[in-house]
Amino acid sequence: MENLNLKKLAEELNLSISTVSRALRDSHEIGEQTKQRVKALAKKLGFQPNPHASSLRKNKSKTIAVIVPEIENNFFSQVINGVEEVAQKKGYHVLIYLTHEDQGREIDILRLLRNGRVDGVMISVSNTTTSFEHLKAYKDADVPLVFFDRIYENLDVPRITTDDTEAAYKATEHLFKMGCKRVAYLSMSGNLSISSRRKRGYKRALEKYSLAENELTVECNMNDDENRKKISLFLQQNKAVDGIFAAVEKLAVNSYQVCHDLKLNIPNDIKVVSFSNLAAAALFDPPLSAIVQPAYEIGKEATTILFKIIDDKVLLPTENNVIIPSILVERKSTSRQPRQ
Amino acid sequence: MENLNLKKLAEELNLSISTVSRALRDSHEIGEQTKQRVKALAKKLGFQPNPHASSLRKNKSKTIAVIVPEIENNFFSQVINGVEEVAQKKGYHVLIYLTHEDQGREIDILRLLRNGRVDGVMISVSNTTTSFEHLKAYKDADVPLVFFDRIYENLDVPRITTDDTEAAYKATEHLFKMGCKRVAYLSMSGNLSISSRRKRGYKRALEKYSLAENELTVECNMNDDENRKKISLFLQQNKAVDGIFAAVEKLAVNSYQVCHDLKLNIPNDIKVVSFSNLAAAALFDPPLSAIVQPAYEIGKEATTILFKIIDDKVLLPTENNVIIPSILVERKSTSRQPRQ
DNA sequence: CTGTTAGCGCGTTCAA
DNA sequence: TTGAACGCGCTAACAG
Repeated sequence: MENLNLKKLAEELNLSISTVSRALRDSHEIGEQTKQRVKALAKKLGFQPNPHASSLRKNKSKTIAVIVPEIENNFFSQVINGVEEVAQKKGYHVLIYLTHEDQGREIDILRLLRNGRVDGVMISVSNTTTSFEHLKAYKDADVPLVFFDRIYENLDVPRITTDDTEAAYKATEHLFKMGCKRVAYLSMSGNLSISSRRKRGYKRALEKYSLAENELTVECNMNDDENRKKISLFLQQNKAVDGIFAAVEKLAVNSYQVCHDLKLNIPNDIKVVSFSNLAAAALFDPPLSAIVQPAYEIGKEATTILFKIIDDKVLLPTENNVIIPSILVERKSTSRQPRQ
Repeated sequence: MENLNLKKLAEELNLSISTVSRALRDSHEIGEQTKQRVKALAKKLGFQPNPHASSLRKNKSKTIAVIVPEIENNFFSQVINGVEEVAQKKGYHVLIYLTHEDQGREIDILRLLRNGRVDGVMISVSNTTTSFEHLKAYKDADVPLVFFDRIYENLDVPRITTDDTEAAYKATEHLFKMGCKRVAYLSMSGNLSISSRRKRGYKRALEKYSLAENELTVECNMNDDENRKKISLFLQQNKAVDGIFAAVEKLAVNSYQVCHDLKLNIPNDIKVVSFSNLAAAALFDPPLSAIVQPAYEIGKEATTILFKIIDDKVLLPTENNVIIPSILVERKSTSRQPRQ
């Protein structure tokens, strides 16, 4: 049963291969009853055209690739959910690649995708990526490409992001409004577009509230142990700090642990807000105020735009730079009132 | 640059296509210096053989498919992480499909995968799947297949699971040891293999502790609102209940919310334990005791076995039914001591 | 409306 | 050691 193909169907039906092929593809130049006959047999035998033959012939794979740094991160899972939704509707298949924040893997993956395996690629670049030749080369090869969330600015490729700067501004401002004076920014190392955008929002808020001299940044990395040590040391050396704005969820989690160890009460001694797409943030002790990114929408929008490029449609000017706003969800970790 | 192929390389080098092909595949019947020349140019031009032509010719796609019910669930993300790890090492590509717990989608997806698009499939079946003809048909088509976590018992296909029954037993027993007498089991509806296995463990513990008459099961579903109402009603009508064992994380979250609303203190009034792979469970209020499944390992193991089948290796008898144990992590939600 | 023919790009005969 | 030729299964151009 593995070698069911057009030829066999044709023999069975006493028709030519091309007639069968056309009938299955609902060509208008095939008689209605022939069509029925062909389709009936195809269905009965469970025929599926060989995708490789078809892809080779049409130079179309009906497949797109999503490249993300990691998948054990609610944000990226939600993006993939959105991607899959749009792709499945269009009859496309989705290949997943993980870079694990490694530029080397990113380069390897892009190379693999350069000869027709996919019709388009969506990527959120790794935080160790410092050279962008592989992205340029890919774009130069005229393969449809879209950036989402973590973009590379100097390439003319559609980008789908959230309003990081604005959201970071609001988060920082929120801390000020709740009474904080000395807000520290916990950032992830690496030269990420999102890092700089978020930091910009943080700094703008400081300026707006005439607190620029209180700027305090703690550079963290992927290692939880190191981060906790760093944050712990930082808080002990800067006792006046009364607010933390974490650029990523991981750092908020680290901060919670450190505050617990140092017997710092959140939100009374110190308030915490963070980017986070974790639904369970509401169950934290205390519930974590979070900037929730529109991950699912980013995935859907990025895929929709990628398909437009694949289908050679003209992009609206706005579609070259889509920004979907994040939402600040205020919870107890930034509340003004002391805990009951 | 898009149409770089063997032919062009051959012309450039004044060699035949087949020589170039062989040189790139390191055939022993090609002269060392010719090889060098070919490889140098291929590298310089960034040549990648067309995967569809290659797949068509070799009847091998170097691609596997992972079918999961949902991806916004730490368990499945972690599994995919394991899958991708093993696949990437072997030079394989990974297609992702989401069923959203819908049998119809599952059937459609499997049909799409039936003609060589992939060399093998790993699936965790949806909870609405009641007919298994599509799985049987797939297996009958002789495509390598592996079940993980949510398996279909009546098909002779390798299965990679965790020790659900044993883990459920331990979780229930843990509640008893912490002083509970009336433990309710919150289960997900649907005819899932894991549901019945977990319930079995729960019941065994009841019997072992001579509490069989206290069996209480609340059947929940995918809808959070409905679940909360159901659990709330249940707890109000069964005030003696002093322990909850949730079959899935979602239901533990729902329970936390209900307990909060009903002003039931966890763990003093009622203790909660649940299957959950969420790292942040430790930050919950109170920290959630959890049965952590070896998701990453399940993904790796399932992929390793799938590759063995693809490569026509003989499976060890044990590999037809791999069970990797879960771990019970005890936290405050089941602690005996009252909160300070 | 249907059939014949010619590739898509690659790997693998068979021949030199 | 290299080259010429064939066919994987499908689609599309061209006939009739």
